[in-house]
Amino acid sequence: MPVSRRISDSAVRRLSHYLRALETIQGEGGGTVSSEELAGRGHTTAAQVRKDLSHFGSFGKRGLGYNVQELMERLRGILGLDRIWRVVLVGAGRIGSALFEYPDFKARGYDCVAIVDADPEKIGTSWGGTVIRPAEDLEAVVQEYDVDLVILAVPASAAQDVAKRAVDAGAKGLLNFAPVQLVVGDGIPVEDVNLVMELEALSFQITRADAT
Amino acid sequence: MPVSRRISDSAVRRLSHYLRALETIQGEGGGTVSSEELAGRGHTTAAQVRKDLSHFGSFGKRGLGYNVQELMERLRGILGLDRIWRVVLVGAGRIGSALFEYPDFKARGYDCVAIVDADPEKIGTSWGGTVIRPAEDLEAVVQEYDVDLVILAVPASAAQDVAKRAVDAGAKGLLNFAPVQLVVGDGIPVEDVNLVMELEALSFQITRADAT
DNA sequence: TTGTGTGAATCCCTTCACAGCG
DNA sequence: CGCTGTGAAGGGATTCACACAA
Repeated sequence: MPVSRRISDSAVRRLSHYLRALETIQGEGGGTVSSEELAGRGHTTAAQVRKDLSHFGSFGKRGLGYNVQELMERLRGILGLDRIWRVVLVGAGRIGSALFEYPDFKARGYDCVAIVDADPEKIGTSWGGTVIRPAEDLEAVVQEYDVDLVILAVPASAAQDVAKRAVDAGAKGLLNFAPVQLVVGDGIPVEDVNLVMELEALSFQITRADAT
Repeated sequence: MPVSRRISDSAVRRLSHYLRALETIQGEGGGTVSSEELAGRGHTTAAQVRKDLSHFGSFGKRGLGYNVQELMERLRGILGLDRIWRVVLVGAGRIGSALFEYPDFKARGYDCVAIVDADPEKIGTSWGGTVIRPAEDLEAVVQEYDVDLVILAVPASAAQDVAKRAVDAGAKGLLNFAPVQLVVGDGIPVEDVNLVMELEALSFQITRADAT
């Protein structure tokens, strides 16, 4: 019984982890897993695995465990990976290029249909067949390709403006690499990736541990 | 009274946010902030700001608010940013180069003292004066420079091995870009950055919203 | 017997509300 | 009076423990 409850952000990350773990297990030839084994692959517990899955239905067999193949398909469906997501990359800098070449990127169904940048020297060149278009084409590109997700790999000063334009043009979600809090409409999910903040979390923990 | 409580991961991220907001406020010439204004800059509440700060002491003045300059210094101290952190980058690929060139990186006190890579063509070349050294030099580099943090920008297949070697050589924390769950000693903090997982969180939320 | 699915208990984080200080 | 600092209340998420199905 797939209940319509609010799912926490960390729970969603765990679902991603489970999927990745299942892929590994399948590669090792496993046809079945227990919640305990699945928990061992991530940093979580068997009870947590069962509870997470129970929010979406009952996929396992008592006394046996979960069918790897079936659970993978279920998780893909839950995470929305059973379709192609059209993505535009805004900002053809280093972060953008790193993302663009990320191996899992395409394998997971994320199709980068276009790249947009403000640098006149980059406009017109192409990455692996995808041409870099001028910044002002953003709205046109979003509508032309019926884009779902927009990746913001632009300087902090430009991020808010790009975000607003992207959402107004029809983007359904944003992945933001700029160190600013974006203000967008309520229904539009935004995921922030802030590399310096990750380092700060590390130095905090190390500092804290030393003090104890 | 700085209590020795366990601080949640999300609380630490909020502290980073506060620091960034304070920098902006200072740039705008503000000498004082209330918890309410600080809350408005991030996506949080005034009560949350006060509670977060209260874990480390009482930095504000009742009826007045917080002194921007002073609170910034306190936060820097709490996050461990009042010192230089020596960092080694493992993996001179695209993600590595993006990180290496990240502007805030050095400004926050993270000094990338060395780069290590396995590719013979890259070894010996240099990025902005920092020479790329062979993979087997990792331990030597960590000890030579008394390195604190190691950034893993390597393929998933290599990550666990590099992590173990780094920790054994004396690294105190890891920033991991490979999509694997690293197993390291208990006292070693690991922060994971998984770009595909961020996209999955987006597609989950969009899929969920559509279904409702 | 094994291992899931799930209410109950527990823990932790956020929010509330207000005493108290400037 | 204004706004912080903080105990208390509230809510969510994790953990426990066990009935039940294979």
